[in-house]
Amino acid sequence: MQGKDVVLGLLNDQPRTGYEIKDIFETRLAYFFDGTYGMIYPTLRKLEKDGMITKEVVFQEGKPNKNIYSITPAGKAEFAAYMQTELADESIKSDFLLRMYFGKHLTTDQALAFIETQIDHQETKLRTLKAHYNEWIRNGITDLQIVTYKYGVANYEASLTVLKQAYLDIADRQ
Amino acid sequence: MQGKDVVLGLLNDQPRTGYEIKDIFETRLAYFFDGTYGMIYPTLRKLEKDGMITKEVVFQEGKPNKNIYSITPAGKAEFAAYMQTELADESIKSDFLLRMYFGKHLTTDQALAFIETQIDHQETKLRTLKAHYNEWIRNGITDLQIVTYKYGVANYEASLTVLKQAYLDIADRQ
DNA sequence: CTACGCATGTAACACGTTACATGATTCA
DNA sequence: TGAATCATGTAACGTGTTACATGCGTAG
Repeated sequence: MQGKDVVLGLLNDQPRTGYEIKDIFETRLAYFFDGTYGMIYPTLRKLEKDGMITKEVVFQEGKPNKNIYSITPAGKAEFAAYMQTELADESIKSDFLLRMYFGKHLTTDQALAFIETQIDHQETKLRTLKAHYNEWIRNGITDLQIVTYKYGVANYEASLTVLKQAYLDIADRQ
Repeated sequence: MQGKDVVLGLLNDQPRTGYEIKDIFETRLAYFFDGTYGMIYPTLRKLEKDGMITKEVVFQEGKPNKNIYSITPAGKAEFAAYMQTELADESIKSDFLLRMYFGKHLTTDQALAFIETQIDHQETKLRTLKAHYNEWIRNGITDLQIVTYKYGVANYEASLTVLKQAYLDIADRQ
């Protein structure tokens, strides 16, 4: 699972600009993927060079020009091949949990502050995911995409439950 | 949060070999971090070169020699500085969820197979985490380390609930 | 007058991954 | 006889991150 697989997959559904791809990353894939412009544009460039996608430049008034990318038959084949590969393991990097792991080098206040920050982060992400769900439905969501949504929501909620309980436990013991 | 922060943190608690560090990655940090030997040994080397840790070679009979690394005052300062930095966002990469997102290019059987594989993966990881918990307690676990354990368990369980329900839903609808 | 939305890009860098390489001992 | 445990490493490679750079229109 690399950046190009995600980009290609999104273009496999419909032609899009790099900007639109970034938007989807943030609203729909946010729970399980992140990619910056610094990855998107170079990837688009390489994919075009390799004949996987084609670029159409659209001139706009009052707005910057757009590069709309469309997938080619070669790109479709490449994407289909990716879809047949073996599942790679899920991987999580949590700076927060690392701080907790090394928590004995923290004061109680510092630990509490980290927990609060993490609660904020998770609540914000959960809100973002939920906020875009209705629009997602309106624009057409598949059954399996609903699974990705539920998976994200369930995990955010599970994390928040543990975080809030931990906050109370630590604060009490002070 | 980089590899060197994790390595330094583990050496901050006690002297260890690269092999032992890898073992901790797999048994205790597995939910939220992963690092291979290809990262560990070069990191250890660089940390030593930078004066953050020192190496002691221990000759063993019937087993390969060990390099036991200990943290220096400079290393302790470096680690303490890391612990004061701002929390970085949690990041998840899930190949499984990407397949679900692009699930309309899959047959029902393929989708089901991916869900089964993911259930296996998550169950294995959950079992590993739980299996090492008792030993962790015996060797001394902190309150905040218990939070990392609970966080991992809660998330694995939340994922599994969604996965199993999804499996039934999809299988039914066939 | 500031911030946000729209829109694209590059260059340098660092980090980690992958594959390869070795080898004795012990347990099943 | 094969697999697992103990134990360490390198070299090449690729991917993605970070910081920088630009610029108009609109809404508050």
